[in-house]
This record gives sequence, structure tokens and C-alpha cells, in this order.
Amino acid sequence: MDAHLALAARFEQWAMLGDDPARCPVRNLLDRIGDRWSMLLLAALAGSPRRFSALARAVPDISRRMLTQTLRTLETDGLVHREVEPSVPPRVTYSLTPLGKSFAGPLLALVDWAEAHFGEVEAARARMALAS
Amino acid sequence: MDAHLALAARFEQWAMLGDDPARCPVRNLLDRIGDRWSMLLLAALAGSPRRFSALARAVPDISRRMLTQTLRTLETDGLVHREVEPSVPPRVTYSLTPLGKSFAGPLLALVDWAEAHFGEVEAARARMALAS
DNA sequence: GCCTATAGTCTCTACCAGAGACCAGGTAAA
DNA sequence: TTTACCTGGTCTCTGGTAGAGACTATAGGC
Repeated sequence: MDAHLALAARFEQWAMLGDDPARCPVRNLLDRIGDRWSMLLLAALAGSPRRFSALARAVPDISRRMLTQTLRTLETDGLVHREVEPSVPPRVTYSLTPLGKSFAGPLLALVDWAEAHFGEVEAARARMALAS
Repeated sequence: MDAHLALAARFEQWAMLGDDPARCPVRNLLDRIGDRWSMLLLAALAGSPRRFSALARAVPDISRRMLTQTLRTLETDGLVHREVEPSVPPRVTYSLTPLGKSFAGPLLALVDWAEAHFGEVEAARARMALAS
């Protein structure tokens, strides 16, 4: 079965769940990790654990506010582990849990697609800009 | 190579691009389709073309404003094709372009992961709720 | 005459992301 | 001694943006 047909079948199942989107696992998780920063931070942590300021350096355009907030969400969802070393000043290390590592597969698929088809997307944007 | 190591290697490449996130294909596309609605609409269109109001019915909690806006973005990025039938009242049909269909693979990987691991995420949330 | 359906647009408001100041509390340089 | 700096955040203010809901034109059915 083609991927887009399988996807359509899944979508029909979600529709059966009725009017409450939170009960749909996909809606629920998409609302959490489908934002600008979550996937990026998961990718940043894929290689090795990093400390708070190292993450801030790795993703320069995230504000510390959103960095804290996103990491907290990823922690409560069990994707990221937060470890405080009670030294002075305290050092906080973030790492992927096994669940977080299991997300690397789908995320890599997304990244591969983005790199492979970015040219087509740019071409489409250029066409639309000309047409308008 | 494990997926999370491959992901880490990609992430290091992006860091080489310097301070402009828009030049990174992954950042660029994540900022576009990494919102609450884009992936959902792509999934809704995966099975067959749909008209505007059919999409609104398939995704009941999207406002018409966001439906219009998200479809326009997907159209300028070349993922969705918009076809106006000049009848009265006009009928507008949205369908996936070949580029849009090619996105079904990564999207399906994401959906599969969400359905497979949603239980673990809920368990993690319950643990965090108890601990707080 | 009134209601429906079509595919949107417009305005108003509420919320949320981002910017930047601020915090404790120890270390190290001047 | 004063000053600056490091850590990992928190606090407040503001601007942009998402969502709610009213409004549009035109035709067909009752």
C-alpha cells in the first residue's frame, strides 16, 4: 500500500474519534512536538547529552524562555531526561530517554525529505511569486 | 548507522550554515509545515481531493480563517493544488501535488510513531503529575 | 420571501512567543 | 575590595498571531 493511501486510512480512523481532538494520539502529540523548537531540540540532543547553555548555543535563535519551556514539555512527555548536578554553579544536563531516541527514526525521515525536496519547494515559491 | 547518530550528523551540518536559520532547509520547512494544521491538512488530502467545506468538516476545530491561510501556504510551497471551478457558487477543489504526495512517507512515519508510543507518553505525563 | 449552500473575508479580542532585564551565589581578575 | 562573570534559569512588557464570529454575493429550493 502506498504511503499516502495508508495515511488516508489513518485519517479516517481519527475522524471516528469524534469531536475531541485531544483523544487522538496523533493530534495530541502533533500539538506538543509539532512546533518550531521541539523537533529541533530533539535533533540537537540526538548525538549526545548537552547542558542548558550548550543547547542555547546550538540553537542560537531560541530565547531562554522558550528553551526552558520546551525542555520542560519534552521532559514531562518522557522524551528528555533532565539531570541536575548539585555543584556551584549548578550544571544541568539534558539527554534523550530511550523513548526520545526512538523518535529519531521518524524525525530523520522528515529531515531527509526536507533536504531532498527543498529545491522543489523553492521553485514552487518562485513560480507563485511571479504569478502574483 | 543508528537513526539518532545520523540525525546528530545532520544537525552538525546545519550549525555550519551560520546564524541565518532560513538558509537551512530543515529549519525553513519546519517553520512552514511544523504548525498545528499543515500536517493535518496534508493527511486529510492524502486519500482524495477535497473541497474547502469538506476539509472544514474533516478537521472540525480549524477556523475558516486558518483553513484558508494554511491552504494558501501549502499552495505556494507547491504541496497542494487549488482548482477553481467557475460555476455558481464557485467550487474549489484542493488536491495533493506529486510533491505533496511524496511527503506522505515521512508523515506516515510520524503518525506511526505517535500511535505506537502514545501510551508511553501518557505514562510519563502521569508520573510527572504525581511527582509534582 | 426566506433559508440554504458555496468559499471565503473582516474585525475584534485573547493569548502566547520573543526581547531583554533581573536573580542567586560562588570564582577570579584588578 | 570592587568588579565582572559563570551557571540555569525567572519576570515583565509588548507585538504578532490565532481563534470567534459576523458578513459578503449569488443561485436554487420550498
